[in-house]
Amino acid sequence: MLGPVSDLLDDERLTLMGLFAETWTALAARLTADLARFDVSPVEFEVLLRLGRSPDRRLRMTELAAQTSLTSSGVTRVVDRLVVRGLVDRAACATDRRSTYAVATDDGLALLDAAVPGHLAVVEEWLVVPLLSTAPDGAADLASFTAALRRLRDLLVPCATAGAVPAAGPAHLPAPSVSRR
Amino acid sequence: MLGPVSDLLDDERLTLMGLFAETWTALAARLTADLARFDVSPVEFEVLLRLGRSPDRRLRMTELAAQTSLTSSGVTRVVDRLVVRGLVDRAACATDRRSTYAVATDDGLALLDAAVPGHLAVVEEWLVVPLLSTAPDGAADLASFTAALRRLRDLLVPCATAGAVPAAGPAHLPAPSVSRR
DNA sequence: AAAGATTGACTATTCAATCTTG
DNA sequence: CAAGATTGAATAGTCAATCTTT
Repeated sequence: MLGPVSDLLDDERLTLMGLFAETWTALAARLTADLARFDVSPVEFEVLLRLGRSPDRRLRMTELAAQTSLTSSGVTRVVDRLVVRGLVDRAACATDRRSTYAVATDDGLALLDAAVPGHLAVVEEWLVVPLLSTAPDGAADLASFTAALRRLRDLLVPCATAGAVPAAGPAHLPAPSVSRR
Repeated sequence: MLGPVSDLLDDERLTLMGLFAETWTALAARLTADLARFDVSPVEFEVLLRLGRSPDRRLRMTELAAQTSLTSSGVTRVVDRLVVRGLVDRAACATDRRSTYAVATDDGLALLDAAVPGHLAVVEEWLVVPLLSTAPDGAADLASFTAALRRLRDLLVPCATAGAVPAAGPAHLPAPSVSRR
């Protein structure tokens, strides 16, 4: 008979997480490789993207930190790099002089313009098409997959449902930071 | 009318990828926080896990690199850390003296034994249960989500279907590395 | 010469501390 | 003093070069 560890090591939940992880990692790798054509990392691209679709092409550093998976200092560093490359500018906030805006430059938008189509094509090829092309009803498959993701996301990232009632409960997760040794 | 960028920035494919990314990131954060109780990072845990379920608790460094998302030197570093903590040993390979085995120690297995249940509980709570608890047929939802992931994975990571015919086509992806400046 | 593993140099990110403004 | 942003020190990973064995 097998030991206690061996039993758990074949658990179907572990398999499910493994599939999730492998899929995500591989997909991210394709996207990363594609973005490399423009010499931008996924984080840099995401920052640019979020700025690009925000009013006035701008967002406060703190807002960027909340929307990306970066810490506040992480955002400072990414924006530093983007500023050096002329893709982003820093701008002071008139109403609160503690805040700083990151603003996408024309070059920044141009880069988005150039990079987004290829990015979408990768998503199309490796995510949308594979999900659509299944036996009985492909469209339903894509829809249910998307719905499942959305449900999980809403549960895992309650803040993501912004615009909704900011009523009860803590606005932020208790910071799942790893304890350092 | 809107500019060319603005149009693409709302593309549904971008939304789908965003959902995927957010979900994965949040889920990974929960798992990371849980593993932190044992002072192991996700990569360290994965290495330990793979060793734990391999014959003789061991794997060559190269095999580990192929199975984890790490490079060869990345594996060297992770194993270094695990060796320092007494969770893994290095062992020479008798038949090929170029190779080195990483072997899980008793302490390494004990850590797995202690950490896996909590890990599974997190997956259960944030992935399995949410997928099961939907209106018409929860079990079908979980099954179809898993099936979709498996299909995507098989497409994205052809090598993962190991044991299958190693017949035609390149065995490995063309290394989606980011070009450094 | 190619494969396996490691090392050195470098990059990206984090945490903790700091500085400024509210 | 809390909030926003930045900086310094430290960590984990990559790539390119190296060493040993095949």
